[in-house]
Amino acid sequence: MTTIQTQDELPLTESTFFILLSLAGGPRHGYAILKDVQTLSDGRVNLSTGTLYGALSRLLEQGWIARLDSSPAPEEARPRKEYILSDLGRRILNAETARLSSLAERARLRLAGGEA
Amino acid sequence: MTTIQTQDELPLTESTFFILLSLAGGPRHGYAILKDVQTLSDGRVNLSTGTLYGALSRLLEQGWIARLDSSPAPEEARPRKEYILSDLGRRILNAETARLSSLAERARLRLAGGEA
DNA sequence: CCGTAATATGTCGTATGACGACATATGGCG
DNA sequence: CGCCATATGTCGTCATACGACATATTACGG
Repeated sequence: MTTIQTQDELPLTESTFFILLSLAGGPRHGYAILKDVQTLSDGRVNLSTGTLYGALSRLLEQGWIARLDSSPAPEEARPRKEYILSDLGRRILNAETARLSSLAERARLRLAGGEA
Repeated sequence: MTTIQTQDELPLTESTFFILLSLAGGPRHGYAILKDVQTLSDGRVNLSTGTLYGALSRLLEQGWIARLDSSPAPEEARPRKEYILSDLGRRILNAETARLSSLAERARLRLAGGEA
C-alpha cells in the first residue's frame, strides 16, 4: 500500500507550519492568513508577502491546501482567493505537531537531567 | 545593556537544533555528533557531512559552540576535533526548546478544539 | 474631494542552509 | 590484504525565507 508517508515531509519550515495552522482554523484568504499568523505567534512571525504567496502556490501544487471555490459573491469586486486545508495537509500538520512535541520533550530531558 | 536577544536567532533549523542538543550532553567531536543525532532522533535525522561540518564552522563563528582544547593525548594520531556548547549556545537551545513547546501547545489547541 | 492607510495579491533578487556526491586518511578486523 | 567504520572536509545544487518593489481597491478623515 502506497500510504503517503507524511513523516518524509517533515520538518516543516516555521512559515509553512503557521500557514497550515492558520488554515486549520477555517478557510482564509492570503492576507487574512498573514494577520492570523501574527496573532498565533504573538507577533513573533511576520510573513513577508513573498514568503506567503510563494508558500501558498507551493502548498497548492503539493495538494496540502486547496482553493475554495466559494461562489464569489458577485458584488465582491475585490480580488480574494480563499484557501482550505486538505486532508493531506491536516495529516501533515498533525505529524508535525507530534514531531514538535517529541522534540521539545527530548530536549527538556537532556537539558534538565544534564546526563549525556 | 546589550543583552543578547536569543529570541532573534530562532527558529533553529532541525540540524542545528540536534547538533546543539547533542553537545548539551557533553563534549563531542563531529562524527560522534553525527551518531548521537541519529540516536536522539530515533534514526529520523541523518546529517550529511556537508551539513554537519558546515554547521559546525558556522556555530563556531557565531560563538554558540567552542573548540575543546582537550590536551590531545599525543598518542592520538587520529584527527579529532572536540566541541562544547557555549553559554550562549545553551541559552539559545533553551529558548528554542521553549519555542517548540509553545508551538506544539498552540497547535494542539487549534487542532483539537477545531475552533477558529 | 483628496490623500493616506489598510486591505489584498503578486514578482524578483539575494542569502542561507540542507543535502548528496566526492575526496582523503587512519584504525581494526577477518 | 582488503574492507568497513571512523573521521574530517569541499563543492555544486536546490529549496525556501525575506525584503523590496509593484499594483489595485476600499475606507476614513480632513
